[in-house]
Amino acid sequence: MDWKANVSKLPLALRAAYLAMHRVSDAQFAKYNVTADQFVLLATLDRGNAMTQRELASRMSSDPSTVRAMLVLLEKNGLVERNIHPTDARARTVALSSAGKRKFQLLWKAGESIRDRMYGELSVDEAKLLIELLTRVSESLVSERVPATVSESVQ
Amino acid sequence: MDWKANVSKLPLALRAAYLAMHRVSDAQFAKYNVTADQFVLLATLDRGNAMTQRELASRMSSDPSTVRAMLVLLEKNGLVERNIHPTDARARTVALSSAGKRKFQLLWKAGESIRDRMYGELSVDEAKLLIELLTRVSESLVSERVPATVSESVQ
DNA sequence: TTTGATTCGTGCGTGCACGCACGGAAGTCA
DNA sequence: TGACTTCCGTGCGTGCACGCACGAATCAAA
Repeated sequence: MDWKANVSKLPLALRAAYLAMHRVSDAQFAKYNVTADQFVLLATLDRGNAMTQRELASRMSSDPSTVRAMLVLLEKNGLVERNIHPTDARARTVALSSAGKRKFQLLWKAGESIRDRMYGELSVDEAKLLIELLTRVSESLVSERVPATVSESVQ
Repeated sequence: MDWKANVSKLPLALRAAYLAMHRVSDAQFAKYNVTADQFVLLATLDRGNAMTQRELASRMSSDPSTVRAMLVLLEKNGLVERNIHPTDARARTVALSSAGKRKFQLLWKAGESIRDRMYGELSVDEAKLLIELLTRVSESLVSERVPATVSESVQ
């Protein structure tokens, strides 16, 4: 009854790695009154400014609903600006404020030690490979709405 | 100014992969009124029963405070039992209830399709390597309380 | 056009991610 | 046998992870 342990390894290793990264990042960025996820959002805006909320959510692999809540906070803190879309009255465009741009420069430097630690244990080839494997795993899961298999129906 | 994009790839790929896995798992297990993280907790209990809350938290790479909240819910749902520790009056032992054991058997099967999708894109060697690389990254971050570098001090 | 299906953002509810502070028990050392 | 330190669990607060339902605007046909 121990094949479970082996086949569980990949999900657990993925979970452990992500949570560790998130924890360390949160602790580091907390010195600047910013969360790890807010950093991801700001970084996404840093290049590719003035996109819609949904576009932003898609690029950072998050839920539009989650992104909205984050934007409300970040806007209150003056790091982000939301304006009406020029052609689509439903959408709003999101952009870094000037304060947000300055803040992000600081945050980027603050995050350097974490990136160094992550890449430090890996050779260049290993890092490339890891990124590629993670991407493949992601894509295998993001299946475009495969309708539930019959055998998966709940009884 | 585009080296940022490259050096950000690993963190973003890790984030994307974990969130994708979590989303898909949550959706799948929701059919059984269980969350993805509850599944991880139950799986951790499934082998290695009757450990303390802290031990449980450690094994599933979670925070003891988080685990406690989850246990309160799971206990209310009758999947888990908490008893006093035989020798340590501070601690409590956690174990699967019989209902919890039965539920987990179902959940394990329900998760099979997700595991298959993840492993499906990888050869046996690639899967092994991915797990090892993820483990190395985790360990590089779990640094046993390295005191903050002087250059990292906030001004 | 008017109908109908999509898409954007909002608002709400639940659960998980923590950190932090508190009280009580355990272990240490004088 | 006190006094100190460490460790376990609890309780509270904040932010992120969603899903779902709603209103409004857009777009596609009819």
